[in-house]
Amino acid sequence: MAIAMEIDREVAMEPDAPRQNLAINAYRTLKHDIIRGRYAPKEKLLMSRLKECYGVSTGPLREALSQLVADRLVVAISQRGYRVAPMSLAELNDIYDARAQLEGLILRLAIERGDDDWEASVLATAHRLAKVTDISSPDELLDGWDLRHKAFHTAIASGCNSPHLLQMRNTLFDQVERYRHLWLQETVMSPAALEQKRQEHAALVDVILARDAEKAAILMRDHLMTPVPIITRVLQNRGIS
Amino acid sequence: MAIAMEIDREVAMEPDAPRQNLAINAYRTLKHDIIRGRYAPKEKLLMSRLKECYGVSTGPLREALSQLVADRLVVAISQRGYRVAPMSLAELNDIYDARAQLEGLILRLAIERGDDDWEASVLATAHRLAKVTDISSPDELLDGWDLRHKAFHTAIASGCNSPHLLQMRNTLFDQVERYRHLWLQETVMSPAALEQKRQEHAALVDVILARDAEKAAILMRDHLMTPVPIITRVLQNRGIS
DNA sequence: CTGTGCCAAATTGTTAAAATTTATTGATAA
DNA sequence: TTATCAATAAATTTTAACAATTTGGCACAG
Repeated sequence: MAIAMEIDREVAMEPDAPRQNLAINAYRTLKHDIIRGRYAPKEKLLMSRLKECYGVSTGPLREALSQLVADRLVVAISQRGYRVAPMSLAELNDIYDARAQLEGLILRLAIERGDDDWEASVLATAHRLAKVTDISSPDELLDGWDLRHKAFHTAIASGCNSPHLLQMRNTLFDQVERYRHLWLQETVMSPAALEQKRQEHAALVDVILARDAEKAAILMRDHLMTPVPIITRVLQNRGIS
Repeated sequence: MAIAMEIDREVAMEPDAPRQNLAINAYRTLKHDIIRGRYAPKEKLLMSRLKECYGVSTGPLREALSQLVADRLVVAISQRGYRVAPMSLAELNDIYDARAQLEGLILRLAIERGDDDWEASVLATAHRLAKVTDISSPDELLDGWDLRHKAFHTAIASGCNSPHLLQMRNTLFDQVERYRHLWLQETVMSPAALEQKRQEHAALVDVILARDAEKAAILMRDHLMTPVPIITRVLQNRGIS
C-alpha cells in the first residue's frame, strides 16, 4: 500500500520535492546546470571538482552522473571519466523532428481519447498562460512564462491517457531542453513575440476543442518547430556544426 | 576523434562487448535477470545479497540499480532500498498500446523515408528469420528465433532515420520485454505457430516494399498485439491484476 | 487486540587507500 | 627541430571499513 503510493509518485512526476537522498539532489542540480549551459558541451566533468562543487562524495556523485548518461546529457568514456554531451546541428534537427512526430502522435490520441476534465485542464492552463502579458526580466521569463507554457503543453498531452507515452515525452523533453534554452536566452521575448505565441496557443485550443486532429497536428508541428532556425543560428555563431 | 567514436558506439548499440567497468556489467546482468523473471515482480533487492551474487561492492551496484530505476525495471523507495518493479494488467495494456502506437509512427516514417539499403536489409533479415523452420528446445527459441525476430523488426524501424525515435523504441522495448518473455515461455512455439508468424512477417514485408503505409500500420499493430491475451492469462494465473 | 519501546538489520554516505589507466613532461636520439 | 619513449603525475574506478539514520519486527504491558 505504502509501496504502491511511493511508486506512483515516482512514475507520475519528475520535479519532486527537494528532500531525498544526495544522489537525486546532485542529479537534479547537475542536470539543471547542464541544461542552463553552465557547462559547455564537450566540457570535462572532473570528479574532484564536482565533489567539492556539489558537496557530495564519490558514491552519490557517480550515481547522479550515470543517470545523466541515461538521459544522454552526459557521456561516459570508459576509464576517462565523464563529459557533457556534445551538441550539433544534426542532433538539433533530429531531436526536434522526433519531438514533433511524438507530440503529433500524442496530440491525435488526446483528441481521440480526452474527456471533459481534459478539455477543462487545457482551457485552464491556456488561460493561466495567456495572463502573462509582459515580461520584465529574463528570469521572469523562465520562472513565469515558461513554467505555465510547459503546464499548458503537458495538459494537452495528458489527454492521451498513456503513462508510458507521457514518460517518453518527458525523456525527450529533457534532451530538447538544452537546445530550447538557447532559444529562450536569444529571444528576449518582446511583447510582440509574446502576442504571437499567445495567438498560436489560442488557435491550438480552438482546433483541439473542436477535435480537429488534422489541423491540430499541423498547428502543433509549426508551433514546435519555430525555434529551430533561431537555435541553428546560435549554434553556428558558436562554431558548432 | 577518439572521443567521438566512443560516443557513437555508446549511442548506437545496446548489447555491447562485455568488457567495461563493473557498474555496466552489473547493470547488464541484473537487467537480464529481471527480464527473464529470475526475480519476482515486487521482490526486495537486498544490497548484501546482490553484492555477493554479482561480485561487486556498493558503489558500482548502486550505479547499476539507479540505471535500472531509470529503465523502470526497478523502483527505489527512499531509505528502504530497491525492489523489482511491479507488474500489472494495467501496465501490460498501456505498454503494449504505447508500443503499437510508437511502432506505427516509426513504420510510417520508415515507409516514407527508407531508401534502397533499408529495403535490402528488411528483405535480408526477413529471409534469415524465415529460415528458422523448427525449434527443438526453448533455449533455441530465445537464442535463435527471437534474436532474428528482433533483428527483423529493428531493420524495419531503422528506416525512419531518426536516432532519437529509435532510442525511444529501445527504451520502451526494454520495458515490454519483461512481459513479452512471459509470452515466449508460454508459447512453446509449435511448428504451426511458427508458420503463422512466418506468414505475418511475409505479409508485412509485402506491404512495406509496396510502400503501403496504411495497410502496413494495421498489419503491424495486429502482429504486435497478438501476445497480449496470452500474457493476460498468464498474469491472471499468477494472481496479478 | 492494540500500542510502546527496544533491538537487530538495512540503507545511505564518508573517508582512505589500492589498483589501473590515461595524460604529461622532459630527456634522448634521429 | 622533431620524434620517440620512459618516467612521473594525475585521474578514474573500485574496495573496504566505518558512522549515522532509518526501518522492521517482536516481546510485553495495557
